[in-house]
Amino acid sequence: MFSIGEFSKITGLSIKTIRFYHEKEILIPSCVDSNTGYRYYDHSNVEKARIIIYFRNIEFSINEIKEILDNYNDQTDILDYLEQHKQTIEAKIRKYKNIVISLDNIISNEREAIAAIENSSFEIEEKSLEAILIAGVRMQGKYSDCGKGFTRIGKNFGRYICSKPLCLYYDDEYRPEDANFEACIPIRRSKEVEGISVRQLPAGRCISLLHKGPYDELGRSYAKILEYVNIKKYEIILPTREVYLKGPGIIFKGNPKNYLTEIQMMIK
Amino acid sequence: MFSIGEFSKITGLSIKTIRFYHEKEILIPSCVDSNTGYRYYDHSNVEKARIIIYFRNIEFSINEIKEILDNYNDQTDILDYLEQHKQTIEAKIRKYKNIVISLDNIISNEREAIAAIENSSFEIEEKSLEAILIAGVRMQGKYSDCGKGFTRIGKNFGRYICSKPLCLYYDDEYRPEDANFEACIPIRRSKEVEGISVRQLPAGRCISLLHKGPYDELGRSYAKILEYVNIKKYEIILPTREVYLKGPGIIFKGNPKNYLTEIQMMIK
DNA sequence: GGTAAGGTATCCCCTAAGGGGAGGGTCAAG
DNA sequence: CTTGACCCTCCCCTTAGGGGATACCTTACC
Repeated sequence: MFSIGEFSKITGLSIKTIRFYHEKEILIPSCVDSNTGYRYYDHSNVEKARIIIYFRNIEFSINEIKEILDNYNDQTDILDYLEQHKQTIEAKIRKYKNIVISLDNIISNEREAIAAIENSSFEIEEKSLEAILIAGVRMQGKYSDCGKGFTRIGKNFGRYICSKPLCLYYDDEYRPEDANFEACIPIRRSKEVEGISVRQLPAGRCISLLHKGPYDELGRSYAKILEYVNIKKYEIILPTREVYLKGPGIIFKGNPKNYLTEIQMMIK
Repeated sequence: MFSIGEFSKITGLSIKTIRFYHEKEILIPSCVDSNTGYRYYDHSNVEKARIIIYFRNIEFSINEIKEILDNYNDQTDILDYLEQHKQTIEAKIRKYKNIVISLDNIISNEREAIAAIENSSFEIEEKSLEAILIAGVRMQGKYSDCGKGFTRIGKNFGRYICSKPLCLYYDDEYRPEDANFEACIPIRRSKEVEGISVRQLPAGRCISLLHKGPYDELGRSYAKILEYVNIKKYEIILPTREVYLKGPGIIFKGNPKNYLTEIQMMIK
């Protein structure tokens, strides 16, 4: 016979836990002194404690353990119970895996944006772009409506998205209220969806400028890039591309001062 | 301005939850009528609710969300926070995967035992055994001490165990108190451990009998199999093998009436 | 047998994220 | 003015125990 303290050392359960299991009637001391209320435990209690610890370790609740201990005394009988519990655990794993995927997306997006800022001198550069597969929604109207286009593409191509969203501008002048543009997102795999154009965006040379700050200051960066084009006497191929490296985030709107946009003008 | 009921429909949060978030100061109504105590919400509350729901979905606690909302307003700033949270989630995934492995072991063990009972006629059979790799501990003394041997092998080869434990008996007579036997477990991979013999158990023909019931009734099954051997005039090769298909389980001792043991006597 | 240390008992409050319900006040339409 | 729907606060409940207060008990030592 062991006192509760000895029993605690033998089983590794805390005294509080042992008293709690007594209260819940899953681990009843073999003898309780009716005068003092002292609990005394024997070897069969040790065995039962071992079983309870096992079930707790595999995340069975006290109530489930109680039901198992009350109704079964052979492993064969609880097979279905175990099988069902396994399904529950597997569902949790799937849920947590989705969370990790979601976190990974946010983290890698942000890291890329940070890297873009660190690697950029915020000067005009000339560079080569590779061809990319995109899904695009052609729109007519206000620039600021492009969000709707992105949402629509996101709903249809969510899993295939492989890079930052961009807009293609087909006007050669600035017409914010009645623009002719296309909201696009680079994708990994093609799929037919009505109203969404899936195609390759051609490769080529371009002039690129990183714009840091709110969208309504984009004009300044456009002026800078157009001046450069004039000096160099380049011929521009429409549409102009605007890549949203960092904008209002998934979680926070963020500070517009940190928004990051890359303007790309293709040249002949 | 929305009443709490309208706000609940917009956000999908329950009214109780909205009040709770107010109490926790993470979602404070834009206006509270000081006479009636009625809460009224505006669009900025909707946005904040969206953020809170997002964080709750990826299993951030209310306190964590509070800290994030109080201290940050840009995704970039919480990257470390997200990274750390990801580690936590991944730890949970690992834990649950271990539970699933543990459950799988129990479940498949029991299923095999059930299948063995269903497929057996409990008659003597002759069959061929393939060679198996085993880890064994040679012992001298009481049969019932074999458990210690299994424990020892389990501690050293736990991950490599690939089938049911068995005992090899080197005596040709029944000597329960001073037996010469070897506790063995089939393993997947070899490893050097002092005091444990790892080797191939040879293939060959054997006479096999399934014994259902407690171990102290094994004598009857031995009598049956030896009678058969005499009639057929087979010559037996020691050691005799005793395979414990189902004994006292990991969880419950189980009912000895359902214990299942296979006796295998190798013949020339 | 007395004393002191340490073991044990019960009782109450606390956790996280809300849910359920009681009792009572408020709003808007008829 | 009434009625039904809506909203308020307050209290208790959930899991699996942990922390602490206070009182009683056991054991060792003198």
